[in-house]
Amino acid sequence: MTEAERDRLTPRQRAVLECALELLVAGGERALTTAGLARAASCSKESLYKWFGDRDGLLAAMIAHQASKVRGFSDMGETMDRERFRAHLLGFARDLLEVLAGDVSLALNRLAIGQASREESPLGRLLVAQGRRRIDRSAKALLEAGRKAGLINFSDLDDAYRTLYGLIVRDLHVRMLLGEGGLRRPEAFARQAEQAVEQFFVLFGVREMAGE
Amino acid sequence: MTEAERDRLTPRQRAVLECALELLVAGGERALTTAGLARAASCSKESLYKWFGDRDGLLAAMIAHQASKVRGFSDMGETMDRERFRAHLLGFARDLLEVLAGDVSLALNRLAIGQASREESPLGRLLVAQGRRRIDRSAKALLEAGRKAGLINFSDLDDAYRTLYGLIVRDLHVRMLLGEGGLRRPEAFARQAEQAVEQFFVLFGVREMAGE
DNA sequence: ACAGAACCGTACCGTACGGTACTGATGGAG
DNA sequence: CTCCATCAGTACCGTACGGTACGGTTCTGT
Repeated sequence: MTEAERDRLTPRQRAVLECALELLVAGGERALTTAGLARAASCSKESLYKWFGDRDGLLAAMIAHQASKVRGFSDMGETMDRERFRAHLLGFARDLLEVLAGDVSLALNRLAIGQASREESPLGRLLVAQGRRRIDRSAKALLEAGRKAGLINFSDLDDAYRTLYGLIVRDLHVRMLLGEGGLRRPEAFARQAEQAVEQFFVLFGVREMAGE
Repeated sequence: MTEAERDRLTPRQRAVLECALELLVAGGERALTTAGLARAASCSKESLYKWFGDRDGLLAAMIAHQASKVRGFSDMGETMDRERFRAHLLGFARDLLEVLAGDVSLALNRLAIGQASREESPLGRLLVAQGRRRIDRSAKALLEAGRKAGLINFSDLDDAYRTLYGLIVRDLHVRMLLGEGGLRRPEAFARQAEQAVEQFFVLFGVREMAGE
């Protein structure tokens, strides 16, 4: 997916998409007009339509472009002990909070949610598929590794992952999407990540054996 | 707040707001035009502007109107034993999931999130204040009652409540907002509510004494 | 050097929407 | 009966946006 997009799009087009993201972040969907983008990116409207088809195509390209920038987690072939596993979970929690609180992420999620009512343009599906799935996959792989190492236990991987997600994010995402201020403080994120991982271990952790 | 709104608005105006909510649910924000609402509600655009000022005023009135319909939980003066408390938590969890999955709730949240970028129209703030706050308050009262009865323990009420919220809702709200299908199945909600309450007790429950 | 493509800037068109003004009908008060 | 307020229906205006067309310029390959 990443390579296909990187092959299909010229650097110029990627720069235009980057500019479109900036406009979207700055002023929301209403600020992202074809004329405005053409002016801001110093290109012609005609080029925009030639490259992306129509406005919906532009929005989809923006989502795909942003998703192509997000790097998945490493595949961790190393042996897993308790502290290492905890550290990985903590890193995942911190990264997740940081990603969700990012300007571009919030703007794109607002855009997709705003378009969710229109049945004909499934931007939400696209966003979930391109943005969330790879995060989910790596996190689930992490949990599976922890289970195989005997550090945690669960019957349903998907269920355990979603519990972890809920403990980390709570209602923070929706409140940020609603524009509530004073929510994006990095030190609060770090604290919240630690607490969530702690709670996750209480729920799913395997008690350490005395002789081990 | 409820009485003030019920005094200020005539039944006719409330019917118009109800009609506006239906339009919003049916077609999203783009379907809610002043001309369309006037036609659907059989009133004139001039009346709309006289009653609500402008379009933003109409949207705010819709949120206030919808919030005025939501009934808070009862104040429970009764004595609290373990089973009763658990039942109350379960009821809260089920109600919360049902409310968040409601058509009107989703449509209004999408609307507020879509407007969140515009700094000058704080619909998100309004929605949180009118819709969420009363849910939060009653739930916190419930948790406080459980703590006073020695059934659960926590150091920070707000923190405990948000953990409960996260366990119940997880990422379901955002995914519904994004338009993901196949998520709104009542039996899944009931199951999820039970599991969340169970997990909440594991995290915050006080161990039952043998002699009690 | 030259031909052709790509592209920028701008002008243009149709439409849709927010908001206002006007007209006629209805209904209640004196 | 008459006056007045309210309101439905409609016509209208200005604006903004999506999408298209065109003239002029720059880049590229030969």
